[in-house]
Amino acid sequence: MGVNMPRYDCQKSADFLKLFSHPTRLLIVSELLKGKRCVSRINRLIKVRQPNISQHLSILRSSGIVESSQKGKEVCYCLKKPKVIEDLLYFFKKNKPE
Amino acid sequence: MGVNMPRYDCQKSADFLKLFSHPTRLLIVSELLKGKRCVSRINRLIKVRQPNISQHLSILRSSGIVESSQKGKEVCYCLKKPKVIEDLLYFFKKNKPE
DNA sequence: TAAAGATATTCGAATTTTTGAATATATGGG
DNA sequence: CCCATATATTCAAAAATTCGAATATCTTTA
Repeated sequence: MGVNMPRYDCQKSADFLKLFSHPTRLLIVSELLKGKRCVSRINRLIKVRQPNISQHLSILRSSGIVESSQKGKEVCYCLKKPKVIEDLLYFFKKNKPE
Repeated sequence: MGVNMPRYDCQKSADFLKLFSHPTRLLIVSELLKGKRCVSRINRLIKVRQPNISQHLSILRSSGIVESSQKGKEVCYCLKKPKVIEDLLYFFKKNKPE
């Protein structure tokens, strides 16, 4: 696996990883892997304040990880590329941080 | 793949990811994937000041990613679990952050 | 259209991360 | 022992991240 990592790619990859380097955002995306979820449902699962959930969702949306759609009063989020998250969680499963 | 991500694991996984969410540290570990390297050689590759390289190496060492050994005047570093880094780089290759 | 429910935004403060500068430590050679 | 080279540490400042509080925006229904 001839892997070379030019400075430029490293910056991008690091920025990309940073998106998932927060427990709340990690919880959000791993929940979304199960399917489309509205904010209140995510919020029921994650015990932080609603605006904070929205803040994290906003970060994930503006960086292209998730997309949203209105459903009546609710806004639902889903992963744009579920495979990415699947691979990430698989990486954790395989390389358990002890 | 029945993936569930309890809060506790999320914290750990996020902390773990954070180790690699910095371009310099990513460069360091992907260079170490090629083999054992001393600080000055790493420093030749990465254009930041030497103390900064040592600071990042110290973070990686204290969290168990790398280990060091003295070789004369030089200190060499290597990955404790190269497979982890290999898998991480493979994750990037597969899921190119555009 | 007013009210209620659901979600988003803004802004500032607290915290964390990152870096530079200065300095310290360690090693081998002369 | 002194010097040069290689690396590490410390500390403070700068930068980035995170979060709470307050408030704004939508949407539906009465």
